[in-house]
Formats: sequence, C-alpha cells, structure tokens
Amino acid sequence: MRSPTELTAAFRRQGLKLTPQRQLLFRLLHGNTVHPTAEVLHAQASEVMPGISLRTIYQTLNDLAAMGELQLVSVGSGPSRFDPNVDDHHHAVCTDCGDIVDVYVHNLAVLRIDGLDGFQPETARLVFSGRCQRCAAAPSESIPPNTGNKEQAT
Amino acid sequence: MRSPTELTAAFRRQGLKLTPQRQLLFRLLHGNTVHPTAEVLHAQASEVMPGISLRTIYQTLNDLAAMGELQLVSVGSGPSRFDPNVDDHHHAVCTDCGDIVDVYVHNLAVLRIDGLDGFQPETARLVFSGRCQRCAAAPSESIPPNTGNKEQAT
DNA sequence: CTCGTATTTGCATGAGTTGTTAATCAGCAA
DNA sequence: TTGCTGATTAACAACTCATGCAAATACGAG
Repeated sequence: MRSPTELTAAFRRQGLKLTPQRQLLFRLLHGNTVHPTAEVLHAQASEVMPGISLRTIYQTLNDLAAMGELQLVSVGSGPSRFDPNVDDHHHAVCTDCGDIVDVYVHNLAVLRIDGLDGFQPETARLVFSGRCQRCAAAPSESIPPNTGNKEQAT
Repeated sequence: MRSPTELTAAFRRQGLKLTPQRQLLFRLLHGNTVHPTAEVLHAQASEVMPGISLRTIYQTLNDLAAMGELQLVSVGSGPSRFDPNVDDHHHAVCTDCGDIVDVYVHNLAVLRIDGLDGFQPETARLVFSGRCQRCAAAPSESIPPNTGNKEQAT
C-alpha cells in the first residue's frame, strides 16, 4: 500500500473524497504488518475517532482492495484479514496465537504438479501453518489467540 | 475417506450410533471428487431422505472431519467445502465456474522461503486459481458458477 | 458560502454455521 | 422381544461476519 500522502492524491485523482475517516485508515494501515481484521481496525480507529462506523471501515477497506492497495487474506475460518503488503508473497499462520507473517517464496515455478489435467493456473496462494517463534518458545497454549491487535503482551 | 462399510465399523467402534442419515452421507461422500458444500449435500440427501436436517449434515461432516475422514477446504470466501480425499494434496479453483480439482505436489520441500524468521511450519496448503479445462475452452462466462453440485451441463 | 454529490451512519438484512432442547432412536442386556 | 440409557435428530434460535439501504452529513468545486 502506498503512503497516506500518495493515497490522498490517488483518491482525489479518482474523484473520491478525502474524509478524515479515510485518512485515519490510511495511517492505521500504512506499514501495518499484523494483518488486522476490520473489527481490530475499527477498535483502533475508535480510539482516535469515537463514533466511526464499522460500516465505514469495511467500505474503505473494500475501496482500497479494489484499487489494489490492499490484499484480502483468508486463512481458513474467522474474519477476513487485510494486508497492505501487495507484493507477491505468501503467509504463515501460527496455530497457537493466530499471528500471520508474510513469507516470500522464490522458486514456486519449480514445483512438480500432478492432476492439473488441463487446468491453467494463474495465481498460487501458499499458506503455512505451524508455530511462530514466540509460541514455539513458550510452554504451550499460554498465549491467547490474536486477530491482529497491536497491543501484545508486554 | 474410507468406504461406507468401513466407516460403519469405525463409528461403532467409537461408540457412535449408526443412523440412516449418517449412512446416507457416507454413501454421498465416498469417492466424491466435487468438493461439495454442506448445502449441496443436504440437497442431495433430501432427495433420498426428505426432511433430513441441514443441522444433521453439518454435524456428521464435522464428526467425519474430526475423525480425519474428511478435509475442510476453504478457498477464499463462500461456504466451506468438504473433501473425502485426505491424501496429502492441494487444490486448484476455477475462477469462472468455481470447480475445485485435487492436485498433487511432489517437491514442496524444495521451495526457498524467506521471512519465516523462527516460524516453524508444519503444514502447507497450496491453492491455485485459474481456469479449468472446460472454462478455458468455452468462450467465457458462459458457464454459471458451481458449488459442487453433481448435475453438470450435459 | 452554497450546492451537488459522495460518504458516513445506523439499522436491517443476509449467508453460513453452531448452540439448545425435547423427542426419538440405536445399541445392549436380560 | 422388551426395556433401559444415552446418543442423535430436527426444529428453532442465536451467532459471526459482511453487505444493502435510506437518511443525515460533509467534502470540495465554483
């Protein structure tokens, strides 16, 4: 995702209006690596701008996704998560705490695949499951699940 | 997934009861390669056993999944789909008709991955998107989306 | 500043799935 | 075969996540 400033210009160029709600979301998302849910972003936005509607969060997230500034990440069940990193990358999901990290795969094309049988793949999404560094170190189950909230155990 | 007969024995061994509803689902699922949704299975089951509850379908599917006889396949949005193929395999989803086919990847371990940074992956799910053979041949958009229903265009 | 239009809000609705409970039924023993 | 007991079913409510809608509001061009 581009910077709040660049997005401001991009929105204007598209004839979209620049509301404080949108600008706040630009800031909350820029450089965000925790793959937050709409709910989490709403909670964070509400701290700064009480009364902001969850509906507006969804709307803006969808707008950004439609503009290619955001990637929707769905890992099994649970709410969609949003990734401002739109590089060609994949994800690893911690089965303990739910954290998602971006991973980069350099040689996907080398895979030997059977069963495509005429199917012409255009994109590939790879999701790893396992334990993140923090949870692998911890005894077990000691860290509650997480949906992209920024306040981590301190 | 094992055969209806084997599942019958397995269920009894676990102290689970053998109802006609379950046996019907065993039969509907065995060898099923279309990755049906619960709704689709309910529709098919209803033809044979009118009045069967969608709740029962979900319950039995979850039981089978918990026993490792069934794999839940979630490809982005939409309802969960169920795969009686529990081999180590992956999926390709047609962006036109929604069909899902099983694919086998032989050398996943050869991938060069960056960013794991302490994350210890245990499983990997790979989902290809593209057009299936039928849709790639067809003009375009001429085949309506499909969620695992068995009656295909003839 | 004023106006037109996009946007925000709040609520209702929708899809998909699970919780609850009374009635029913399979499995088992006598 | 009969009766017991606990699992299962069916029906309905509830729940989560997300979108549709209409009225009120606010952006931003002029």
